[in-house]
Amino acid sequence: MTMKSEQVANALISDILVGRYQAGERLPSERDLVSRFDANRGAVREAMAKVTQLGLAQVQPGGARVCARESASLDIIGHLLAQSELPDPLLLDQILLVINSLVSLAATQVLEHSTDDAIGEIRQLLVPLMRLDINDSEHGEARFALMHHIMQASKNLPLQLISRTLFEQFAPTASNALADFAAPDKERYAVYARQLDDALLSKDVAALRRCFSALDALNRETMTRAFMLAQLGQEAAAG
Amino acid sequence: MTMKSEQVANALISDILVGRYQAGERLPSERDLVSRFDANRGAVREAMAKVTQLGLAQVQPGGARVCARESASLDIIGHLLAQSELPDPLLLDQILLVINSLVSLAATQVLEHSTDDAIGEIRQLLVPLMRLDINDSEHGEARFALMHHIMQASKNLPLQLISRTLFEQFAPTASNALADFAAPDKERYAVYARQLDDALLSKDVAALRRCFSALDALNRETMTRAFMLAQLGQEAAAG
DNA sequence: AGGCTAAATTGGTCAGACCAAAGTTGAGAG
DNA sequence: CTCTCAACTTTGGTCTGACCAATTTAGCCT
Repeated sequence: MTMKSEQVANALISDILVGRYQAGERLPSERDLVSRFDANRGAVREAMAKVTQLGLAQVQPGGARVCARESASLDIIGHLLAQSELPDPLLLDQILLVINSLVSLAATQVLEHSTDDAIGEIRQLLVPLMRLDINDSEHGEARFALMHHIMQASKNLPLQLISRTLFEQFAPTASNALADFAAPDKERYAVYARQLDDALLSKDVAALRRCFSALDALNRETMTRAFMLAQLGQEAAAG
Repeated sequence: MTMKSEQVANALISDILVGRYQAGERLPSERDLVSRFDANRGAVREAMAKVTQLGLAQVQPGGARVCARESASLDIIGHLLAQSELPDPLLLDQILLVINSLVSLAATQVLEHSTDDAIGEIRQLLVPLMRLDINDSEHGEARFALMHHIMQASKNLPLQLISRTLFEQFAPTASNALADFAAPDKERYAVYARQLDDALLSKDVAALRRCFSALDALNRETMTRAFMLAQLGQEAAAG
């Protein structure tokens, strides 16, 4: 039920990301793509516009050339994660590293510039993470909601945009490919949640940063474990 | 010499960002835009595709609706900065805050995962910042090059993508509207550069973070001062 | 006034055409 | 044989006009 231009765009993006077209190489002409995808040139053109805007290609009269993924937009991350059935664990770890760092920054901003009410809302989101009797799925959602709320409460537009972009592209993977295998260490999360609560209450920025540093490590451990379990499950299903 | 679809897209983006179309409001139909911009419907459609991909509008059969800027892509920052002659100083400060935080993260990653050669390259970029006899323009370029190089050396793809996006959108403003008014405190920069050099040499992560924290404050001071001077100059030219 | 149907509007797609700027090819000069 | 430059082809950018399906809107009937 997707649009034709979207189909063509996704196919092209996938071809580029998987390396079928090397960086610097010339992309097929619009008229070639028309016959290849059995689409109208207008649809192909809109697809090319998407690829261009993703920073994966540069178009000029005479031909379009593929760009290196390092010079692309942040929005390619979702495509990279969805490229294979199981996402690249290294990329997952990198994303978590950036997200956690930015959440720490956002929380610092909240502590310094926001009202006690805003801090209270965050503390409220900390409550479910102190419990040990919620299931893994709810625990994951609670972690997600906490980070998302802190980001949006930061009043820093670039921070909000980056976090939303990352979360939106990360969420499908986290909730589809890895959700069934996430086994968070709820006891450690509870400990850090209480420390974070104290730091928020006493407005101790240094303690806050320490908490997020610890949470960073824990989040990445959780994700790594979930990936390994998912990989085992996949191999078992294949063999 | 820009493309027609680009002109239409920029006009629409500007209209949305400036608040001419409120969030949730219906955008004019494609056929209306055709007559308004004297363009072909294909061009208008490509423009709408750009606006859509920027996250500024959602299109459905029946009509397109404007989205809030908080739910847009990171790529709108450049348009926001270029909206008026002088960029929003609050947004500038927010961008610098995020960039500096990410540079600190990237540098930490380099220190932990890169070779001594990579660290040596960064130290090399630190040399011009220790000098007091370079002009303001070169000093700005040296700071820019340092941050950019650290980001790209981090081997963290999301980090690279975010930093490149932010830098590319920030650079035009910094080099056009504010470059002539930047008066960096070279002595303080030199002090921090030496501290940073030591931290890199001794691979002291804690010291590294302290240095970047100090550099963050200094960078934002420099930018704030440049903005105020630019504003004074603009008012003088107007009055 | 409320709900339902029909008409008008709108986005998505398609076909074919023209232009200007790239890229490609070939012929001629050295 | 090589190099240069012209013409030729390909390619992207734009335009016109048309059709379909989904949505919106208007009007009608109850």
